[in-house]
Amino acid sequence: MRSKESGSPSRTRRARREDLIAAAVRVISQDGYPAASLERIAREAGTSKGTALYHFASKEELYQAVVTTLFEDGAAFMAERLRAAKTPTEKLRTYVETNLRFITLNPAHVGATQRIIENSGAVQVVQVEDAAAPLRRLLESGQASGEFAVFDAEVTALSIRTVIDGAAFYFLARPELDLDHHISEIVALFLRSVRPVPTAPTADSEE
Amino acid sequence: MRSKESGSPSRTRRARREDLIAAAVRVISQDGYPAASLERIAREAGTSKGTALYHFASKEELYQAVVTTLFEDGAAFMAERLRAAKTPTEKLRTYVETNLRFITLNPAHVGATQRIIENSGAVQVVQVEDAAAPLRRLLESGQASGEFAVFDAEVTALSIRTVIDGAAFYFLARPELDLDHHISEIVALFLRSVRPVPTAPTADSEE
DNA sequence: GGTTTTTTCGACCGTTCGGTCTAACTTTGG
DNA sequence: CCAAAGTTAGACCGAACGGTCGAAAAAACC
Repeated sequence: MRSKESGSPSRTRRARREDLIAAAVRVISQDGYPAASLERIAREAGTSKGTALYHFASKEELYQAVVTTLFEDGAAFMAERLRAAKTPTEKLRTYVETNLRFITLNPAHVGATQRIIENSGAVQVVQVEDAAAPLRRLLESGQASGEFAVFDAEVTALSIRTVIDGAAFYFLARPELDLDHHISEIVALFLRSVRPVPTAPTADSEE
Repeated sequence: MRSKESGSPSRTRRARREDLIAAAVRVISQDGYPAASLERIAREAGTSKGTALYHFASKEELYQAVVTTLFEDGAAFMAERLRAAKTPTEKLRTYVETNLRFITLNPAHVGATQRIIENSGAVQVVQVEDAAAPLRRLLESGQASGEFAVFDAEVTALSIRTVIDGAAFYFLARPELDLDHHISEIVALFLRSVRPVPTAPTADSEE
């Protein structure tokens, strides 16, 4: 066997870790966060608590791995699809669409991650702020080019992100939902809301 | 003292119960849901765990009281302000505005209630569905009168409610926020998004 | 095949939890 | 002023938790 350093973490080790991460997601999603004990998670993964703590130094580290893998998966999924869009409008459409699409593909993982972050020390705010920042800049660039209406880009960015993050809840809880339809409707909603106001193009400009 | 039945639950009892509810809200909001043990909550209320369990049959019943009092307060706050609005547009404005206003007044209580519901048995979905139903009907009535654009009222209602419910998070986490501004911007966002599309009133109707 | 390393499991430990119970203290009412 | 009801606090209980440890099995290496 290799020393504790070097690259290869042994195939079995990788597989067990993935099993445990998936099991944690499953237990949190199905039985709720409070029911997610190490013993329960390990059992779900087909192993024992001792083994789980052999592959992860602590429960917190296992949860950290759940969060990290989701963020990595998400970043990869997003990156390759976000390049095509050119105009702010297309960028916004792609941003919302791609985010929601990713959530439909990993609703349980997203939901479990939200619960983990929520129930771990109070330092959650920064996460969302950072997540909303690129979106805010996107909106501001659209306003600068006159493609978007004038509104508070910060509040709007936070609202859009809130809807995106909240979507995991519905996608998980209501499997009968038409996901494609749901996504396109949310996209349409926000595209309507950022469109410039017709500043008096129609008939009556009085009153 | 009165018998266990009849009306008056004794002044002390009322006061203690209110203290404990307020303490539960404070602990959950400040130290997080997992840290909210009965001992910790009772201490925060200036009493002991034994006393807490004398006034509430169980921890679950205390949490139930936290949720119930918020819903009652919210319903009362909402009811008296919702009557004035006549048109769908005004109703929507009032609905969003009043909901957000209430949250700014009780952010910790709202946040604590969300955590409690989230971490208590999986039956959370129904709550939100019911909460979104009146809003959906409001939107549909606006569409019927031609005052609103054509869109999926269900998805839109869920999105609006998601933003409203998510607001407690920001109001709690970022005290520096300009709440009035925040509210009016969210109202404006959704009013823009439901407004009928200018189906070609301006100059160029081509392309 | 034997040795070394990795991996597994279950027994065990200390802590904390929600909840019970009892004995004491306070309030109330006649 | 005394008895009854209401209220309090803390000791206590069983269960569950995260985490440690050692002995045994599995895998890898020569």
